[in-house]
Amino acid sequence: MSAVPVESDSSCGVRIVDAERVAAVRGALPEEGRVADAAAVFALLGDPGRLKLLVALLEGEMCVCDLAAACGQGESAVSHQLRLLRAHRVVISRRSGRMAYYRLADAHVRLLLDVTLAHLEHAEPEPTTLPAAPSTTAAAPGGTPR
Amino acid sequence: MSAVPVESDSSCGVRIVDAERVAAVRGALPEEGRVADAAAVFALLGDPGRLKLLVALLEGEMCVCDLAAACGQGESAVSHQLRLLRAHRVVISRRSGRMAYYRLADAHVRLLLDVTLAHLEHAEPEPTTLPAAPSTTAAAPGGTPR
DNA sequence: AGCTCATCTGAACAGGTCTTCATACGACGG
DNA sequence: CCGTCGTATGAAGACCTGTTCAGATGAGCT
Repeated sequence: MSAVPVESDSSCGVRIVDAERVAAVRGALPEEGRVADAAAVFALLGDPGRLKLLVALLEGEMCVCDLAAACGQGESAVSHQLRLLRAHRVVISRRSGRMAYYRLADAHVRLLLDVTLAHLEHAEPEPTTLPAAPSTTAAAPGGTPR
Repeated sequence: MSAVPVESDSSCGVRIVDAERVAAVRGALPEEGRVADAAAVFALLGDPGRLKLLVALLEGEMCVCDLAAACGQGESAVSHQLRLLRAHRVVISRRSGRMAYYRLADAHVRLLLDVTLAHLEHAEPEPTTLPAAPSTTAAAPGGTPR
């Protein structure tokens, strides 16, 4: 669970080649909870619908129906997603009468969005294809990172 | 681009409050494909197992079995995940004999990981809990709970 | 008060994702 | 050449996620 004393478990069913490396990485990895936390945020950004909502909110706060119209989604679906996002403190809501205005609440997420949008600018469409063999591009660009 | 002539579709079943805003956001949103692309990358980072693998790879290339040992996952599972990551050009593999060494291939992802790790440093555990979990921590640890 | 509007909520279904088991491939060692 | 090792792959299963439909809540208007 926590401080596993880096047993070079050659007895366990796990094969290890570079024990030092494994130990080092184990020490460098954040705790389980932190990783799960970060993964949860990434997972929230991992849905196209939610991602569009958040990008829309980059420009400022909006109400649910406008958000739905701008992103081409059903209002109920948007409400559900906003609920999720709010639960994770990614957005916050302000109520004005019967309207609810949402805005980004997390600077970290805003940074992630900015970085990603900037990346999308000068990057050709990625090959979102799966098991395509990278035959032609097999040769690595070179450079030993270590 | 996809010049949807911003019909203030009052005829459609969608209600709009601030038509200008909606139009502006529509224009500012990246194309569908781009959003889907970015979401796909975020989704890849959204799994705790994969996220750990990628964080481990931040330190340099590793083989499958070491990766599995360091991250506490089955080797088969790791192989599957690496396959996914490779398909999206997030990692690349180098073969040396019967070993396969993986390394980060995408500078964008590396940046996202760095930003997130830095954020984890000086940030108290987020309330990764959903709406229903007031539990003992009913009184929020401080800040703006609601 | 009664009605409409904007949003929220719950349940159910469809679809996808992740893990595991079993097996296949290619590479090394004897 | 044959056995073993590291990895890759396929299929099956459990699990989770996202959308939709229906109804509920609360605020404003006549």
